[in-house]
Amino acid sequence: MAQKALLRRISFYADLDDVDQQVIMQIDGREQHYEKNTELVDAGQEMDSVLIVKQGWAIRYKTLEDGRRQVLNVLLPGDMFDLQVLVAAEADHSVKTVTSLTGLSVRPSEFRRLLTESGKLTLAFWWMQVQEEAFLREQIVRNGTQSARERIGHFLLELYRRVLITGAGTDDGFRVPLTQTVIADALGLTPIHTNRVLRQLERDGLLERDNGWILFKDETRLAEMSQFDPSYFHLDAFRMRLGRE
Amino acid sequence: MAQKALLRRISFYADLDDVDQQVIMQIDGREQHYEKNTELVDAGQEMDSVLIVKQGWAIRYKTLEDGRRQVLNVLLPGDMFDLQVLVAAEADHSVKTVTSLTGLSVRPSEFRRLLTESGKLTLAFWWMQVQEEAFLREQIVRNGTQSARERIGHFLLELYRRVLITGAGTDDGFRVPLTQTVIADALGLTPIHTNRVLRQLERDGLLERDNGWILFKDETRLAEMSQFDPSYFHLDAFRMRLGRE
DNA sequence: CGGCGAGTTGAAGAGCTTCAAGCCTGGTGG
DNA sequence: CCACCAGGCTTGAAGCTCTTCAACTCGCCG
Repeated sequence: MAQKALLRRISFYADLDDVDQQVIMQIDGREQHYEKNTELVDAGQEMDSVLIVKQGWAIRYKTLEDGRRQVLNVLLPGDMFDLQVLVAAEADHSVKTVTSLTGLSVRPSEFRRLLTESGKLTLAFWWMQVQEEAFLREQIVRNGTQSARERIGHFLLELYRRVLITGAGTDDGFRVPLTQTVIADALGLTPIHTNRVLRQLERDGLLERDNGWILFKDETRLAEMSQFDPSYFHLDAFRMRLGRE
Repeated sequence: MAQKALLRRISFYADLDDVDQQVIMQIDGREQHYEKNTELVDAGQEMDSVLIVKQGWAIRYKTLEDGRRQVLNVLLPGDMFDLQVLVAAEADHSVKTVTSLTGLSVRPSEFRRLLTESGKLTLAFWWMQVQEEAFLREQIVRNGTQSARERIGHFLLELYRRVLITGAGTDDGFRVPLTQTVIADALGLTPIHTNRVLRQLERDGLLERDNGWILFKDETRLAEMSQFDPSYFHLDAFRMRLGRE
């Protein structure tokens, strides 16, 4: 049930009562399955539905004519895209899976019905949008002001928090199904330099990598080094259900 | 009337009938005037109203503890901030005027009334949000993949288009009341390098600067050089009222 | 077994920063 | 009315971060 992933996610943004939860669990849509590295949305394309991610990771990205690629954001279980469809805009960027992915495809009419059904839900979706925009802003700050070392630390910590919210990850680390090339494209670096910095972070005892997992050996020091301040998550407004800080 | 600037802006997003226009012109709020370089919103602050810019420029930005600053976006006449207030989030970034500025301060309750008054208006505001997010994404792409030369060209062309929409600017240029330091902070560069590149663009016959104005001497070549593709403005959806392309 | 994608490492070089200093303009006070 | 100051702009020189080019390894799948 993709609805469950969405419910879990939304519960961070609003105190839903039984009725609201019912509404979400009964969202009408088509369950879809995609292979690893499947193009879900291509820039310039007209979109015809909203997709709610149930399981798996995807990336939003944009490519320039000469092939340079910028990863804008990572989509995790519980994330939705693209609400733009509600105003019938065409995609100005692409979306592609990085793992196999299952999701729920919801038609705009159904989605609009949802929004009118419950004021609380409308608010909750607003919150998700506000947070999504905050992630974009943070991405700008990170890539614009920070060194490669800081960017990588900051990026991993942000992802880690987000993964914890989805219910995955452990006390001291999480599985990162991103290649170093994807990380590099997210941070505006070359894969080569990304690799060097990652290895350096290991040598400095800040983290360990093991078979696709990132394990933080000293999260505090990493957060300080990269000036990671998660207030842009806006979780404080919800009494920090994450149980951190 | 700040309402007029807003009306002009919104008219790019929706075909408003007389009634809709009435609704906008009668928005209830306090007209405010601010001096150059006035802090309007401070990161971490609770916001209590939406501000519609009537006249003047402002910047959204974020500063790190060590003083590094990243400019996220430029606010022009007709722009609004911060709709976040509708869900009572606290500011995760700051806003500050770069010229003297007049605006209309609207209380959230009044704004919500607006949204319920007309479905067309609701859609129009959604469009503004969609576009705003597209600007953020483009900022990420620009700063993440492009060279200083490309970034500066791209940034100026984007601003130029936006200024044209507000009704200012001429055939071949516009007034840019931003210091080179602000431009540098927007593009993740040092003011020194920004200056060198601007001069180089002049020497290459791509633009001229004159007393705060930017004049494009060869807009086509500049757009090619910086791979400027304005489809992210989503203006095509409105039959390109801008009259370009 | 062969090939491909991902990761790793070295060496050379480019782009941008840092430090330093000088200029120009507009505003302020003696 | 002129002297002075501050903020913004400009230029040079040295140096560092990150890129580019190149080559090699490892694990996985056909």
